[in-house]
Amino acid sequence: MIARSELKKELINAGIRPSVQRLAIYEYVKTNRTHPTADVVYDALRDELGSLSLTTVYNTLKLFVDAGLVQLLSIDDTFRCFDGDTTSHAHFRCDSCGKIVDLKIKNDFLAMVDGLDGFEIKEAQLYLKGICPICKRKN
Amino acid sequence: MIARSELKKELINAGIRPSVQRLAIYEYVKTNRTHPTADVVYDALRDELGSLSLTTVYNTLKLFVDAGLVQLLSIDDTFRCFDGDTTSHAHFRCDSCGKIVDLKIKNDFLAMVDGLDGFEIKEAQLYLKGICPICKRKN
DNA sequence: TTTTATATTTGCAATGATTTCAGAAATGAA
DNA sequence: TTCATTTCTGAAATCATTGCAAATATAAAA
Repeated sequence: MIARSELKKELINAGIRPSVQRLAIYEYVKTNRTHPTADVVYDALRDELGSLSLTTVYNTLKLFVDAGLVQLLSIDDTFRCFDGDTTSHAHFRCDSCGKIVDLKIKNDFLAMVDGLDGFEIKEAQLYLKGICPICKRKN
Repeated sequence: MIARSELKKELINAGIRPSVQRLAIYEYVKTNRTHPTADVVYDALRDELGSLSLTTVYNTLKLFVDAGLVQLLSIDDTFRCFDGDTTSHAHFRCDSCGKIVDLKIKNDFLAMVDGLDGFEIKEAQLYLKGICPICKRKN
């Protein structure tokens, strides 16, 4: 759990004015490490905030991603997820329950790849898919 | 370049009846390693085949992916690409020109990740994004 | 405090890739 | 050929995301 005042500072340092909506969305993404979609964030916050627009959630999350405060995950074809943890790690998505799990990696992503001379790499994502331990036990 | 008769056999072995449309789509994806979208395949083949439906291209590519003959790439948020090469390799997508490039990997993907006990992994994708050497030179 | 300018939010409409669906065409078996 | 099954077609539907213009909130200036 991170203090609101700390989160506020992070936004300001990134050049983002901490409006009520932005701070609430930022707090949600940094506190809940469940890799939520914009829609999930919207549903979770519309009560807390008097009014909230889904458009605002989309715009704000995009703002955070562009500022490097939040990671965008495209592990699912049909919708985008967001990850408040911007450190380098892999993701697993369970085909059965849909849950997304963080995984530690042994080396930097780029150390795994050959032939990168001349490329400027800005982003790297390792996505694994299959069946998670919990779903596997159920079968 | 692979012979049509060979491609036909591959489809039959996978339990897929090699209709005119399916064979043409399969040949396109196995010959052109440009990671095309369904729409690109459709545009490329609609002349060759007298008539072709975009729906057929979507359905057929999905059929190939489910049969393990073709890889589905979700490296771009807004559309899906297909890769006739099903061997394990990474992909780079240039933010400037949009081109997708194949990259060799040093180890198996799973050797890079910790804490996979109990997980059943069916698929692994490493996506890199940034600026490709050609676009870098242009700037 | 009031005025003014600017930044942010809102909600609805539009977009566009993908899927659904029902009928038409092709194929294989009898 | 006839019948049954599979495949293809094209138009309509879906749904996550974005565009846009009006409404609201915030900060600066007076």
